[in-house]
Amino acid sequence: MEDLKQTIRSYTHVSDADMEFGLRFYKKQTFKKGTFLLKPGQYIDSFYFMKKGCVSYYTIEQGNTQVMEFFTEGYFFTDLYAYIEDIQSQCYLEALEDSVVYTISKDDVQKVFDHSHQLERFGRLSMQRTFVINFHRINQLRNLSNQERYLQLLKKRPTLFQRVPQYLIASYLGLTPVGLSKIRKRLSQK
Amino acid sequence: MEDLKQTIRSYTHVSDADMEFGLRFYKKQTFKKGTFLLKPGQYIDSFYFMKKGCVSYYTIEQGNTQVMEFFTEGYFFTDLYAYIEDIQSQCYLEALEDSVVYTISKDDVQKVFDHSHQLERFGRLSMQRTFVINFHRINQLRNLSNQERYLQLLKKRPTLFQRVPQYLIASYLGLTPVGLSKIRKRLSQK
DNA sequence: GGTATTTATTAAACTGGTTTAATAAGAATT
DNA sequence: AATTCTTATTAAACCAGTTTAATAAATACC
Repeated sequence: MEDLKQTIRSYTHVSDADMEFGLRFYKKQTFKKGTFLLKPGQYIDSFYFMKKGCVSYYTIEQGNTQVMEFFTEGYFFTDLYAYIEDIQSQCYLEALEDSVVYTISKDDVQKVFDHSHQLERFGRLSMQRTFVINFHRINQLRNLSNQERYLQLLKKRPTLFQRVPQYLIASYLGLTPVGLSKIRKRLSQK
Repeated sequence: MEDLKQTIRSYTHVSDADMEFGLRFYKKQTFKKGTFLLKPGQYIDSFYFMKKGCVSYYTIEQGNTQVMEFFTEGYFFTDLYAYIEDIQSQCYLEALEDSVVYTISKDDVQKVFDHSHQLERFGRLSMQRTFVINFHRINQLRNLSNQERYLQLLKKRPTLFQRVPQYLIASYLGLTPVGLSKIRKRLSQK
């Protein structure tokens, strides 16, 4: 769990004692490609850390798959909305590859935060990090064209295009497979 | 500061002692209509609580005003991105009406969090609340048409339309004044 | 290795927005 | 009350996406 430890310490100082206390609650878990960590209607009571693999986070709205995120190595993830609000999820978490995660239950997260001010701070700061990511996401959605968002994704997460089918990436970018194909054609003609 | 106190306690239990400790740092401040709490290039070192009034949060990108939010009574606000990342702001915070706010400096927020685990928890939970708001915002931007977003805003914050000029609301919705006008016409014809 | 299935591209018709510019309506100022 | 300035609507031409459907390419499977 060295990578998990390092990721936590990249947010804030955590003493060895507190770290050890926290990490004891994490368990290793594996998911085969095509299996689900979560389906609509279920409650999510785990937080995950992606060790190796790829999980997509999506809803199906009026028959259309709407990909919200691809979680790859080093991501903390869950259906954070359902997790926070303690409601039935409306989303899928599906392994797009064989995946290895560390998982901690919601109750245990609470125990960890109650026990350690430092780790509660880590919790606050990781929420802040999530805020920053969503802030950029919103600004991208508002201010960039689809073409610009495609190019930006290509630049920021180039390996995604080798791992994930294009129609899912189209969905992630908020357009249809046809639309993305047109954009790619337009770009290749320059 | 009764409203501020109540808002904090709506997140989590805070003892009288901790609450008193925290509230001591807040100062009342007023801004005349048309004045700025923040301009691009400045560092923001305050968090605000809106007591009475309305402040718009916007950037100007290639000459276009891009309204990201209208802060009205009961909102905690700041340029959260610049605040968290400790960078020069790229945004404006402008009073659209004469406004009264309570303000606390970043250093004092840190003091409060260091002193009180309960208030640090409030900090984490209010970050979570912000997450939930942004989560909805992203889903709205991705899944709803402009017309649907207009109707939703009309339903959720009807008074905004009496307080704020329509071209700013258009910007908030991510379209041009012409575009919003067309949508309104289309709706009125039904 | 051939067949079936999934994924990606292309074309054509359509749509909801854009830009630009003119006009109308409303608010503020003198 | 008249003038000026700001805000909202309308029209026309345009454009980047959509939908639907057909085709092509790639992948999986028996």
